Amino acid sequence: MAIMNVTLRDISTSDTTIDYGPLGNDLGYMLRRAQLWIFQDFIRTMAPLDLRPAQYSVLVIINQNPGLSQITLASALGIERARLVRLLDQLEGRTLVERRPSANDRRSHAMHLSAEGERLLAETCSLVASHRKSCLAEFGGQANYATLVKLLCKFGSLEQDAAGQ
Amino acid sequence: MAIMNVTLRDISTSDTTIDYGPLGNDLGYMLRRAQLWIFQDFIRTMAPLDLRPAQYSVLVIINQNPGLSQITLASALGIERARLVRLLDQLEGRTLVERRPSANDRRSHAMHLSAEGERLLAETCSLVASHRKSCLAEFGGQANYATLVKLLCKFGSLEQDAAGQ
DNA sequence: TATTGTTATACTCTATAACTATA
DNA sequence: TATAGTTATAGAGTATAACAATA
Repeated sequence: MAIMNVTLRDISTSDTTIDYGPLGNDLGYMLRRAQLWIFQDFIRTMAPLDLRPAQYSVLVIINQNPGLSQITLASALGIERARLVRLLDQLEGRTLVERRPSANDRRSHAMHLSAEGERLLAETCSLVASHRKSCLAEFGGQANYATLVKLLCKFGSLEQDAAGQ
Repeated sequence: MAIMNVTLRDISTSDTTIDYGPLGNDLGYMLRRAQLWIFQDFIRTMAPLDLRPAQYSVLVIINQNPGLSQITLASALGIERARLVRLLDQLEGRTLVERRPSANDRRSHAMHLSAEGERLLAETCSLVASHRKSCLAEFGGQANYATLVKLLCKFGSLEQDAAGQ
């Protein structure tokens, strides 16, 4: 049942080897560790623009689907309506997004990026590329990265389309 | 630049297709979605034992490495000392783990599972197996699961050992 | 001085429920 | 009656800093 052993790199004092047991084979645990690592690198890399992963994902989806409603946006991102409200409050407070009245339904908003939002999103490109470079380095190459993305798309009601880069 | 499209399954009213743009190729985003899905399924499956992923991981590591200190445990799990304190308070409050005085160092604790902790951990096995079954179903098979785990081990200062199951 | 465990604080994120205005 | 957006609340998780006891 012992599956994985890890020597802790960052502990110089003791060279203790830790037995992870079933965790070494647990996809959920591995996902958590990897995601934590990537998000921390993302936050660090995007610090000049003060953009966190959730905020970035909101800007991207609005940019790709201008005019969509909040409920569609929340559903697309897999987050709660209530959570999205506060995310949008932040981004609107920085005048990066706009809640415009919907043409058809006076209950809903049509979400758009402001000119500044578009500018900021354009600025993310080089930083995102730099972030990806770190991921490739930490992980070990383009092929593995692509394999991971492809396999992970099968989760969470996501289905990848034909046009993979 | 358009990479992925997704038709939202859960929205029966509108059949809107969402363009994810660069997010469709973003490992961090895919990891977040997949991890969220898996953790939710884990929490649902383990509800009878009232064990969350973080709590489970603590029990496993202590069980595999009895007597280890809190700082070693926190480091092994990649979490803060302060966070671990509260996790252990909960588990100790349920008499699942014990903070015993360390033989060598009177500052530190030697962590052990109680008899009840061992019993509970044993009970997790069938539920964890059921959870894994869900993952395999959602994801699409044993081979892909194993590939994912193997690739993800490269992240976060984890190095897989020889003895993969 | 440095380290272990602890306490405290602030912020992000998730999960709910309830409210309002519109449909 | 149902839906879109909002508000409020509770809890988990992360990131810090500071403190007491001990090394």
